[in-house]
Amino acid sequence: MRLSHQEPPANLAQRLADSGLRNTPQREVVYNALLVRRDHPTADEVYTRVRPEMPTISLATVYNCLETLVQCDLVRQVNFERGPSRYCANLLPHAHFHDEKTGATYDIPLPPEVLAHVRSVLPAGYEAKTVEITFHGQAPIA
Amino acid sequence: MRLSHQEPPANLAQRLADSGLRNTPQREVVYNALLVRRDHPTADEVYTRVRPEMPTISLATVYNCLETLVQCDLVRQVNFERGPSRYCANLLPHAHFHDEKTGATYDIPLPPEVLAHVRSVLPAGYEAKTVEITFHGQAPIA
DNA sequence: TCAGCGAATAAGAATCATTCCAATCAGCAA
DNA sequence: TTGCTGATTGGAATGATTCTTATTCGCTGA
Ligand SMILES: [Mn+2]
Ligand SMILES: [Mn+2]
Ligand SMILES: [Zn+2]
Ligand SMILES: [Zn+2]
Repeated sequence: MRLSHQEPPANLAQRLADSGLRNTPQREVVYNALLVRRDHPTADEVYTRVRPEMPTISLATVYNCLETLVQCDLVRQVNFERGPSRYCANLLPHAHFHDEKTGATYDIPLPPEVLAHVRSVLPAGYEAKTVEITFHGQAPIA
Repeated sequence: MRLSHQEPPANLAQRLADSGLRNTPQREVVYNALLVRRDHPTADEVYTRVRPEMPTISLATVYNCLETLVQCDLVRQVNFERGPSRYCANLLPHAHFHDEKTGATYDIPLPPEVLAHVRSVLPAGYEAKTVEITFHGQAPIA
């Protein structure tokens, strides 16, 4: 697998250990599913993708693993519309582009200065830990 | 009531007519609930607020009315986390600040040039109809 | 004014994503 | 080995929303 994303090599086992959590085959297989196909799948889609490799895993466990990965800051939970949560393993600062025709979601890299400009709209006293930016519209046909 | 928001006077009856929809007491009372208290209530909260004035309205109708108002572009449906949708009658360009401690959501005005800067991150071919920006963190105590 | 018609509402059932629960299970330590 | 604790399972429960169906309403044309 060639990583087209330039990211720090976030090691699952390490991050789990740091959080005082155990590494398990289920957590590995769920995390890997998010790494190999970065199309922001739902929990149920992850479940479907992971079952061929681990047929005994339960949907509840997929939910548990995803929650754990989010807690460890290895995965972002994405909610920009009604409907199931989606999960994203891209740790670089990025916005989401939601294609209203196809339903697909794309990552749009966010330069630091844009992020800074956005944060500058906050009045004094507002302390933002995170900023989420989502576009809705039509993505290129290609 | 003094409108602290400087907005075009979006007339409900007019907008409904424009969309070929009928004005009804239910739609008026639901829309009014969003105008008088702009704290991004859920459908259920709107239901609770509206019942004293119209005890026979049903929750299903509240959902229907909210959907209609969203369709008419009089109301924004806001989803930035799991959980019930919230509704916002502020038509001016603004971001949302979600206070993680209190759960409250505040409107943050968005200057056009910031919006333009954000849109500039889109690669060629991406046509964004709307941009949503949400901050998560801690709002001032006051 | 009134009948007819489609739109809108009301009440409750159904759906769907998620969470909860209770019973195993697994890895490590005594 | 045995215990302990965290993790996994399968199924039940929950909560928000949507759907269905009957009823009511509002407008238009006679
Ligand atoms: Mn969409
Ligand atoms: Mn929150
Ligand atoms: Zn992403
Ligand atoms: Zn708002």
